[in-house]
Amino acid sequence: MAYDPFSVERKWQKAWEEAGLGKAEPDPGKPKFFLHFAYPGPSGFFHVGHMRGYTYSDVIARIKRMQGYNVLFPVGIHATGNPAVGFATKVKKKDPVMLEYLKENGVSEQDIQKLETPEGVVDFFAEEYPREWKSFGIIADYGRLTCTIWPDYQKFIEWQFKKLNELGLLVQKPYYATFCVRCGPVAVDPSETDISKGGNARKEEYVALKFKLEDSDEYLVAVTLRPETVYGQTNLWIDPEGEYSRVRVGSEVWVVCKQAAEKLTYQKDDVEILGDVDPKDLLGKKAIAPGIHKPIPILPAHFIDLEVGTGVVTSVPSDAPDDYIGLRDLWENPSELEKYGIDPEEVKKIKVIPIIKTPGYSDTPAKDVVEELSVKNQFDREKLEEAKKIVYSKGFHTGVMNENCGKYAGMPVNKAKELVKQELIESGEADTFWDLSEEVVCRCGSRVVIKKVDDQWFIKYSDPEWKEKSKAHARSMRILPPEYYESMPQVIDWYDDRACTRMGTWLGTKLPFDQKWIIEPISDSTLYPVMYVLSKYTNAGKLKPEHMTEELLDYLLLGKGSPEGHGIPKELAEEIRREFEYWYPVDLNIGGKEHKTVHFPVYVMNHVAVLKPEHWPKGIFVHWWITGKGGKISKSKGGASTSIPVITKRRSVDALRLYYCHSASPFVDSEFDEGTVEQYEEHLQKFYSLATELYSKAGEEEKEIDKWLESRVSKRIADSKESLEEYNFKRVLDQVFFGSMQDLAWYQKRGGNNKQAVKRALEKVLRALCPFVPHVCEEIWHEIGNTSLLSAESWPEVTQVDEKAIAAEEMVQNLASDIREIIRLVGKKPARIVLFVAPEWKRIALEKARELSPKEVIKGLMQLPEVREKGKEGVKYAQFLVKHMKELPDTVLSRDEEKSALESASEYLSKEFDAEVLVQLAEESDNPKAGNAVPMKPAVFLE
RNA sequence: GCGGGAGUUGCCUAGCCAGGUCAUGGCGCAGGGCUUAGGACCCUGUGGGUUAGUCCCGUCGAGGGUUCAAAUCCCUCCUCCCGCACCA
Repeated sequence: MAYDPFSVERKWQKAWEEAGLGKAEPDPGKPKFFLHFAYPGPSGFFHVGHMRGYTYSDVIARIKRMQGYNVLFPVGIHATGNPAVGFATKVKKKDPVMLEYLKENGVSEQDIQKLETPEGVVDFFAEEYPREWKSFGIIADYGRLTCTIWPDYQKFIEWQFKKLNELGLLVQKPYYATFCVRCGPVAVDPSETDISKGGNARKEEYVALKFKLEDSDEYLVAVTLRPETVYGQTNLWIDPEGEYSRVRVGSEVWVVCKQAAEKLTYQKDDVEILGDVDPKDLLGKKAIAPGIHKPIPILPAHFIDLEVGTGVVTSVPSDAPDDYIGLRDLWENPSELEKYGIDPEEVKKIKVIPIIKTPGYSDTPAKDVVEELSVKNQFDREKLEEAKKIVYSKGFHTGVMNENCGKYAGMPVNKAKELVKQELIESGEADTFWDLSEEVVCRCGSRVVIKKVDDQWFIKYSDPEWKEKSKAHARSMRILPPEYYESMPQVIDWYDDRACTRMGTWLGTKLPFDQKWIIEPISDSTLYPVMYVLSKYTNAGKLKPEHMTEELLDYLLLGKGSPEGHGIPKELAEEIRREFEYWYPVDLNIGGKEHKTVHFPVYVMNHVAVLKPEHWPKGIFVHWWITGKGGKISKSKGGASTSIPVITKRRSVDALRLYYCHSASPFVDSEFDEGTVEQYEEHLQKFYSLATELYSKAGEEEKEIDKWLESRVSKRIADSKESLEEYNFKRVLDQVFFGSMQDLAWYQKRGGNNKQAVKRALEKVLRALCPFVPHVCEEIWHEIGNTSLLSAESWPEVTQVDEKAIAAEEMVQNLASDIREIIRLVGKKPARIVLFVAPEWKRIALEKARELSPKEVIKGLMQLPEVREKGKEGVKYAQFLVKHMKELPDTVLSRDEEKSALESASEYLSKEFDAEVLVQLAEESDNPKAGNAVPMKPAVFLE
């Protein structure tokens, strides 16, 4: 009978829910296990990538549950931040890709309307996500669902920030934020929720070099990321077609491009735009270069990007391809200079000043690379970009400052950079300037700039004492994979203060003591497993947001103060406190690799800061991604075909779960391949039919092989124990799923036919397999006559394993393959197969050899009378043993046991090879092949 | 740059931390079985050689080294991927 996963899966999901298997209540009599995954934000339907981690979580939860733990496995929604806002905006704008996506996932017209507001999006997915989890067979405590923008959660976040503040871990200081000149703060990130252009822009801190004009007190200001190259400056570049402004910055007057002038007003304190400057009036004049204190000429160039920087560029032709090519263009085409009344002869006199010695290049690498790539002129942008990359990375990493660099001569470039920067700023010859690496435009169409915010709130992750405590705790945690365990202390070290609030429009909790700020999404998701204890009470209406005062939460979470006087019954407060102490700490937090430097470090640190040591987390499990073709799965790249509501209509959930657990290690990225899922589906079909048919057709007949079956599957389960503890699901499944399937097939092939034996073996396998592919296991469990829910049953007990029976069957299997090999080589079908059982003395020798080191074997064996009396034959066998030391069988049967095992297998062999099978003792035959017999590997003679 | 990950046989993947019994499993391909046929399924093979099986040679990005023994440990190099913060 064929197995229909779709109806079966729904049936059992319903049964599990009705039985309340996921509902977690404290039970002091049972050990507890608290695990959760990094909760998702409402950015769309789940796709096959999300479900990887959720499946692992469920597998672990199920295993722990079956192993007798009281498991708390709750779920939540991370609604804070941009995603819901961005989602709603697209729906409201009737973005065609979005509407198509919603339709493909089966959203009704009516529901689409609800998705036009961020709150609507959150509400929708707060219902949708649990549905999708359930459709994947995930047994969680859905009654504890929490959401980061619900009032109870917000109360909890307020509490957390009050605690951080009390501990002195919140600080205010200036910050350079991305800012739309019209709408205020915006997020610049690849999702481009707030912006319409420039999602990949990076915020960079430049050094602004000040060049005093020779004939005035004003400064031309150029920005650079390579301040150490000031020693090679030969001239300044400005764009003759650009618009420039005079700007008063404090007591100085700067000349920069118009765009930069505006930017300055946002990031410097005392700035005033004074008026326009015609660049043509500046061309040909000279200005004093900082660092080298020499006048250099101002020349025209056409490669300047006025959107980035100040529109003024200092020229270092030795190490900047743009600058070199700019000069070369002027040398070759003096008419450009005459246009602006500049004497070409003056420009011809400019000499490139070598400043950096880079291995593999001359002292003017820019020239080398420009010529190597044969860059035509300054408009050859593509090649120039490449040249820039080569020169910069080589120069920066391997270069050394040369004798033209004053006191920095001999210093590696990467070291000189910081020192030169400091010196220039301290002497007042330079300043800092923040800019975005490319143009960024807000959704409203206005420009996005960097604005200095004076009172930005930070979480002080730089605090050394906090770091040390966190690192020490991280070392005591169980963190998988091991490489991440090793790097966690480094990651914590690398962590700097994190801006934890923002202004502007997105979802989140207001900072309790400074209401103009909204707490940022990563920062409100650090201590949140606590909410999974409280949400049981808030969702039931027993604990209301207004009860969740600082004092009550202090009592519940820190044990401070009294259970009384909080507006809820004392008994309830005590109950919640007890429940918190029961479940906490978190045993395992599961998340994707993107959280290695995002969520997990702050998760550890916030627990360490706020909660008592006995409540600090114990484990982290990081898994890698399921990727689409050529990278991350996204909605725009045909994401709908891999979204969960769609794919579960087509593929069985167990097959997908098996795919996650078996196709690759959790610790590598894996490209999603539906064909492979289909294969797994077929394996499951096969498993189902093999198991059910074997059971339904079996009779009462008892055979040797019955004992073998139960032993064999028990051994598999026992052998996979270690892999299970390491969450190496692939290895577990190799044994328990694929291995057991082979065993069942072998049992059938060998004529096994006993209902009770099949049932006993199957039950063991199903118990061990249920966490991975629960639906099909549950179905078979009932088909073989059980009425309980398998998912609520216990992990299989491993009965004693009959090693001899296992060894005997392995011998038969190997023998069959040997016979096959010989037939292949001979090329003809035998009528008769004679098997010779190795004599007892070879067994004695083998056991003895096992105890000896390879060098002693021959000598040691020849001391045995049983071997010595065999003469040459004995030596030959001893040599054989030496050679095969590593592959000797673990279990060796006696001669008679082996003979009887072969005899009982002769019926099978005879059928398999369509030949008469005869078993003889080697010593009783004078057939020349008989001498080849070794224990557990009979000699074979075909005729 | 800083931090992290990875290069395996036609393809995907396992093995690497704890060196030897081992290049694993799947896909694809080939042969056979079953079938009216096709598919599915089952068996066998799939680097090369091989005298009837325990054999020989080759192979885990490249090159060195350690070792009786290296995909695995060490060094150098090459290539690819990811994150770098108010973004989940």
